[in-house]
Amino acid sequence: MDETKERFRIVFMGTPELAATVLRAVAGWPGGRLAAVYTQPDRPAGRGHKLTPSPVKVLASSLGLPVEQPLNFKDEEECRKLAAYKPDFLLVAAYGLLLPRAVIETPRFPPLNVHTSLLPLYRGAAPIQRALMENWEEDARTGVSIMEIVQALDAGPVYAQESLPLAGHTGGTLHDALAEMGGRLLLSVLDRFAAGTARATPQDESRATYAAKLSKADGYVDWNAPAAAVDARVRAVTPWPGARSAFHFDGREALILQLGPGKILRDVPMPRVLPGSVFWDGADLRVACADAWYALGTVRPQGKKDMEARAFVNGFLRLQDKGLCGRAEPPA
RNA sequence: CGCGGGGUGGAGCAGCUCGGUAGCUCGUCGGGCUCAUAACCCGAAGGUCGUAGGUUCAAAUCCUGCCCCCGCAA
Repeated sequence: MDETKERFRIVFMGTPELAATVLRAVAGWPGGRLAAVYTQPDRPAGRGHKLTPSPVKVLASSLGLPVEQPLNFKDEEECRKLAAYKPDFLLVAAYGLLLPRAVIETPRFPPLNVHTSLLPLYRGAAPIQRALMENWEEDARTGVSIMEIVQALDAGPVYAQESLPLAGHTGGTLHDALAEMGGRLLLSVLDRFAAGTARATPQDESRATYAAKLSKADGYVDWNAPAAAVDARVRAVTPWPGARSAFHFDGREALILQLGPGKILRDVPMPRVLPGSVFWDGADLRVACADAWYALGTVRPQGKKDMEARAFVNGFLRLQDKGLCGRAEPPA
């Protein structure tokens, strides 16, 4: 590409890992070049509360791109600075700020956002995990949308959408898959803009749903639900915020365990036991759900690392006998 | 210096308060039993107890420094 001056000027805004993946894709788009990258200011994070740069900042810096980290755009000065980059495109992925009108109107083309759901479903903060935990039918799908940014949250017309099956995914793996998909899809939309063929479809407001931010309580497992729902929930909140359940093993203090994805035991008969009953059969540590057993995969006691359920039984629990050995319930 | 837990054969743990033989369950290997096994029986291998120093006749254990891992919180 020699025609550097004809390439579109792009300003990118994003913050977490998802945005970094999209940024990596955008950086590789031959049709444009990045004029600046906006991301949230460094925040204290991790052990010791060290000031930590966002994944987007780390990537942008390594690419040698100018990085801007304003607190917000309430200050006109910030808006002028943005305008000074003369962006043709404003591309946003999980930036962490609602953008005011002045910002939305800055670029030459409509500002675009990568949203990890099949809009108008799951607008908002946690579309990936909500889609996963609420759709446990075998053929359920979710996806990613490229839409125009308007002032209402995630409500703009959609330029492109692509879907994938959610079977077997955890929140973590689905996040990564959608990030890659989002990057690719965004480039295809940019190509269409470049070719003058980009078209958007308005969202059907009547079908809109919202994906509330996850809290720790979203990881609490309800054993009264069907096993497929339990499994979907556990996968959805893995690795964050993590699935939790309180376990009352016979003759022991209550123990809260973080659970990794397990296995639904469709073939193992379930006699009359209450949901939440815990059974050790010598191979699996399994919990009764409404309709089937759920074999625990990995388990993590407070302050420990993930361990196989079997190792937990052997070393931590020192369980000798097979049979019903306790019950599980949501943490208080 | 935000709060806290931890580093002991391959895995998970006990032992540390009150120094004195390296323990338990599992796994691995060999053998036996069985129509069969994630079953059972017999036997074996495998550990600088994170690291450096200190105290002591003697340190996994007590003291100090350092390294590493993790949970909470953001």
